[in-house]
Amino acid sequence: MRAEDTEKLKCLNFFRGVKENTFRRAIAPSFLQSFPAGTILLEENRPADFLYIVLDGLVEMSSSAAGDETVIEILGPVNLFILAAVLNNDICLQSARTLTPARILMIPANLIRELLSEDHDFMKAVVFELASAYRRTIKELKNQKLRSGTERLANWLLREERGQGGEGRLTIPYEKRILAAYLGMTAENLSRGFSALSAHGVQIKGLQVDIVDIGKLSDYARSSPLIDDGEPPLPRN
Amino acid sequence: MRAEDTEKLKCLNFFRGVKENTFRRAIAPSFLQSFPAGTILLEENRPADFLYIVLDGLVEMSSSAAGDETVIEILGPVNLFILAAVLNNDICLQSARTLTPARILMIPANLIRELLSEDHDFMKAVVFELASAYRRTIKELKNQKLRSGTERLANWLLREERGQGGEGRLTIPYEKRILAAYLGMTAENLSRGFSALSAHGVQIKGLQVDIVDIGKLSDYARSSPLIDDGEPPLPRN
DNA sequence: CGTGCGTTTGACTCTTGTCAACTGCGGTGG
DNA sequence: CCACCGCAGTTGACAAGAGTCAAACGCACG
Repeated sequence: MRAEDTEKLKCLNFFRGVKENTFRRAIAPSFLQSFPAGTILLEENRPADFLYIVLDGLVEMSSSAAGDETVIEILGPVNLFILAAVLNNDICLQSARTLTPARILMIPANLIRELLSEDHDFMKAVVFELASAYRRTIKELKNQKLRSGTERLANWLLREERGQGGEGRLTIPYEKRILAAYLGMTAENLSRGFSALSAHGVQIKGLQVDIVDIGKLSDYARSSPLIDDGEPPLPRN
Repeated sequence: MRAEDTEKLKCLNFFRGVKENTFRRAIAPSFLQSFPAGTILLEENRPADFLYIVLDGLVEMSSSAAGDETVIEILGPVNLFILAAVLNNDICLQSARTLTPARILMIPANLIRELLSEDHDFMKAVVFELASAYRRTIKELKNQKLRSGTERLANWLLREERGQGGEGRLTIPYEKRILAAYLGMTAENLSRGFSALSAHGVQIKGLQVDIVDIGKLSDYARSSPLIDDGEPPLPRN
């Protein structure tokens, strides 16, 4: 593991304020692996044997039922996943797949549970990590229940624009079909959504999106701190 | 506070295994209040000054944006709410309103945060409470994104039937308009959903629902442990 | 017995999903 | 070097699901 990686890890809420010893014990027996794009890291309905931390690349969390599939979340560095399943020693509710080449740290689940009991500060960090993950998910639920597909797209664009420097343009960091699944719509509808937003200050060319009139788009999107925002925007890949 | 109430509280995961002293310190300065039906306990976007625990009655957690309103969750005894906002010392993402007369324990938020640092076992209990709340919410998100309104209704009926004794019938514990909002549909569509389910073994008369052919309904509902279930069914009011 | 409100029903509209054909770009191989 | 292929994305026509509006129903309450 590189020094730069340990730096990254210590930026996580998850490791905020934990004892140096706990940190080292967590890292020591863990695997740092590089995966090509498209690798399935884990499948829903399987036991959670590791806690995963994304150091580089993008990971898609998805779920399927009755033939349909949806994307729950897309994680960039530095984020962790299936923490709740690890703590409950339960099965995963989501599948994970790399969207780009990715470097991922895998910490054995039972080690996490051990350290939890031993280091009070670590447990505290876990509490805050879980609490914010919970709030993020509640927001996403509201996003789905209270807005139309095109509205979700508009708000996603605004968030992404901010995360990519706030200069009025952004690059969609993965295939549009995946963005569509994440937003809870079909690829066809996403395409129509972009057409509809051209009347609200959005121009698109391939994966390149220009927000020519951010005020107009904001008016349409009606963002709310009770639904959007809340977490730091996804860093660029 | 009655002895029966302290018994109830100790059944919560939230208080599982905590020191007797912590428990008493949490209860001592807290308010146990009775509210009539329809009382607004808190509104979204307000700071979370108390942790709420439902001892009797039903509480609706809802949220609105741009004139639309949706129901996120409906809680019976013994459940707690806005734990995540209390821990993060942040604003509420949901409003809370009693659906029936209710008895509710209110614990000051700063007291919760204090006890968290002092009692390791209490923190552990909080971790598990948060982890399961998180998983519940992920399941609800999947429920919304992967199923149609009528499918959500079918699965809700199956869960509710189990929670009410598993004898093939159930009583809807609140107004249908509220059930509709919880399921993410309009009251009109809920009504049509019930009509549609009459072809799948469901008969309804007012708030009384008879599941005459549970096999048929299950076939239609296609329940999955990765979406449904997971938590104990809502106790009867 | 009348009133009020939640619910139901019907007709209609709008949104979203589905299916199929077409476009355009990138990569392969002749 | 260029033709061809594959596949993501787009577009159009259609179907299905869900929301809207208005009227009628029915149960509870005064």
